[in-house]
Amino acid sequence: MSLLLSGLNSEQLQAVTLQHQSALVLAGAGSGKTRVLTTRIAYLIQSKQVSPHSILAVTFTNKAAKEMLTRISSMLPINTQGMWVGTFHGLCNRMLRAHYQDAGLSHAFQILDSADQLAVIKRVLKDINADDEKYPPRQVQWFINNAKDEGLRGSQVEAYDDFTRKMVEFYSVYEQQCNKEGVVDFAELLLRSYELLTRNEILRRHYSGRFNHILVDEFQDTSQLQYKWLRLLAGTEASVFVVGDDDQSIYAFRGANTGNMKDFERDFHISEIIKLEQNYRSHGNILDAANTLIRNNSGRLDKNLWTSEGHGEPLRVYNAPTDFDEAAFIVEEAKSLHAEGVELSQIGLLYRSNAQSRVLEHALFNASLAYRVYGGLRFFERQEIKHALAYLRMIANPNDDNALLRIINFPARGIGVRSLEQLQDSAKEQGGSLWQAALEKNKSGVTLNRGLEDKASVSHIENKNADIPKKGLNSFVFLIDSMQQGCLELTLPEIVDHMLEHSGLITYYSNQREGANRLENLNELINAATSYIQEAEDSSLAAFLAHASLEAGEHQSGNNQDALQLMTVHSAKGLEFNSVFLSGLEEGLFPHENSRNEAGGLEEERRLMYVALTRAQRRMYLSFTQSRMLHGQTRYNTPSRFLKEIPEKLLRWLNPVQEEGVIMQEKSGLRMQDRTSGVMDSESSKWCIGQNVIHAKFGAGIIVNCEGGGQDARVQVKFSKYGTKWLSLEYAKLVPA
DNA sequence: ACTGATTCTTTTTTT
DNA sequence: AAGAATCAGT
Repeated sequence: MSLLLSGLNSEQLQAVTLQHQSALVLAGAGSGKTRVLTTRIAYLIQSKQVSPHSILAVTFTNKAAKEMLTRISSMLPINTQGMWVGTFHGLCNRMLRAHYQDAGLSHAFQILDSADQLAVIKRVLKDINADDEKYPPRQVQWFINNAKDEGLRGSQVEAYDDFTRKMVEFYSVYEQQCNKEGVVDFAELLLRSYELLTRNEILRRHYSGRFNHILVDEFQDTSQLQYKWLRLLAGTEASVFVVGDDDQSIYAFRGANTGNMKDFERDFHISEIIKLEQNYRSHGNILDAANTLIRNNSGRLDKNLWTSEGHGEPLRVYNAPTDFDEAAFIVEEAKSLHAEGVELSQIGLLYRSNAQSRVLEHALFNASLAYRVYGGLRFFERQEIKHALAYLRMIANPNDDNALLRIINFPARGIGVRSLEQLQDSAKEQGGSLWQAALEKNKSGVTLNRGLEDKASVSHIENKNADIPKKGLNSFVFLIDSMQQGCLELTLPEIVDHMLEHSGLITYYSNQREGANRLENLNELINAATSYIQEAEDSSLAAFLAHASLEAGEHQSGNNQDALQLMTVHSAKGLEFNSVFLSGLEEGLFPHENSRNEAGGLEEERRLMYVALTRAQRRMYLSFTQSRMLHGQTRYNTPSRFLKEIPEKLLRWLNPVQEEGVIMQEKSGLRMQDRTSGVMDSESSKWCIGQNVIHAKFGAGIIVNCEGGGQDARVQVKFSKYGTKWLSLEYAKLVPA
């Protein structure tokens, strides 16, 4: 026990050893929050004789859940199976599978990821002939998810205008369709689970009686519904221990509600907030930069991060002409860091949006530096994997229309739009799923394999080869049916193998020119199934498919190599690196332009910037470009305002020394507003890319390009009202703004 | 019904 | 720029 608690500072110790009561821990970045959570769980079990069975811990990502379990196992020799540790979605899924009947679900209900959900919405809108110009599917999706996040069913949404009424109608139709197909989306997992607990008193008593200790990580990112779910589960007896940092709330776009922290204080009668303010991660300069930046936000809970480490290096700033040059710079610096002995896996390359990874990947590939990209296109989202999963879904739950539509003619078996339309029409008529309609149509056709399982069905299929339809709807019905029969006795990896073989996917991709990689991924899917049944307690096909939807990302092959870590700032939350490169620090990109229209958008972007800065232990690189390719077009950007919010004395500018003037230009171009001293007030310094200017006739604009010098000097200015124009400096009377 | 070509859209972030 | 969706020709 003393071993368990040794090395904790006094606040951490206080938090870990709190007696049975609810608590709010305000934990700054790098303050040892995960350690506090895991140590507390270990402490409860070891010293307080709390059974693992009565502990429920919620994390924000699957990765964090796994990490927590690993850490606890290393502290205590206990079986962690009885503990409920996972994401909100994961836990709700667990609960719904255990009580699928009470929740009104079929036993093999499937989970829709965002793309699946959108597909269903598009289909539903088409079915009822909704104008998808007026009601874009994406917006409908957003509306539905928002309503669900607030705990509302279609009938409960207050609709005062036509548009909302329409949305509500779509919501209801969508809901019916999902029920028909036996599928639930992410938000539905939470809402169903919440409704189940509300409605079913016996179950509620059971669970709230069981979970005496509820621990929540990243509490600032919980949504309204998640908070309500927690309260329900906690009942009156449980100790609820939540850890969060309002400065790292970066998921408001998904319904996260920082207000939950205040509500929690009130609802759970928290008398004293425990603050973890000592940062064990970053050197002083990095921390100062982050602290100064975040002070520009309003309404923060008071907190002051400090470190006992020295100041360390200044943050390095690099101004690149293009995104291409920026990538080249990062590659070179990463190389020399690696040469100095920093492991590649200790170097993080962060960016605001996934699209930015491509340039970096390209440069890294050419430099043959090992790297790993997180997020972006995940394993379970790849086309071939989606196809394979669709077959598996048909085996588990053939009423899944999404799955059926994906593979009914893939690989091609002669079912075209015509037959599909017919199928959809009869499904609509019968009010059932497409599969049910297909069965109906098939009745007159081929006799299925049913009732003949006494002999091994595989050999049965081979023997009766002559009867098997090769093309058309019948062949599909026969295929799925025989797969269902053939998989009855098989283990999960065998099912996957069986499916890959019989679906024709293997053959298809073997014959494809670029199919080798996809083939590899398909085989990797068997491995995924194998490792899944080793870890999971429920090794059914339905559970595996749920796992695939909930944990789309983390399964990747060959991840044990030392490699640079590429990811968005969002997915970097909770991680730390010796050195961090943050690229694309430009207005419109970071802060992202879409954030301008949202209430509190800019502050959320700033918190995101805060998260990025606090990832670095020793060295931080900040880079921006003057032009960047976006949607196939060159965009000219100005440096991010966040760069200006970091004190100059903490920064070191790294630009290559070409000629004195150039550096001066770049520096003054960025910091003109901050400087009053005339040191750099030469003529050339005014006109550089990014400079805001005013023209007598065209008004306000920004310089996006320069060329020539002396009398020939011209600048290209993008005016807010008059478009982009080339102007000669000699004639145009431009004034810096 | 399948193919290749052309047009359209996408991107903020994730369970 | 790249992938998806749609269209035209076979």
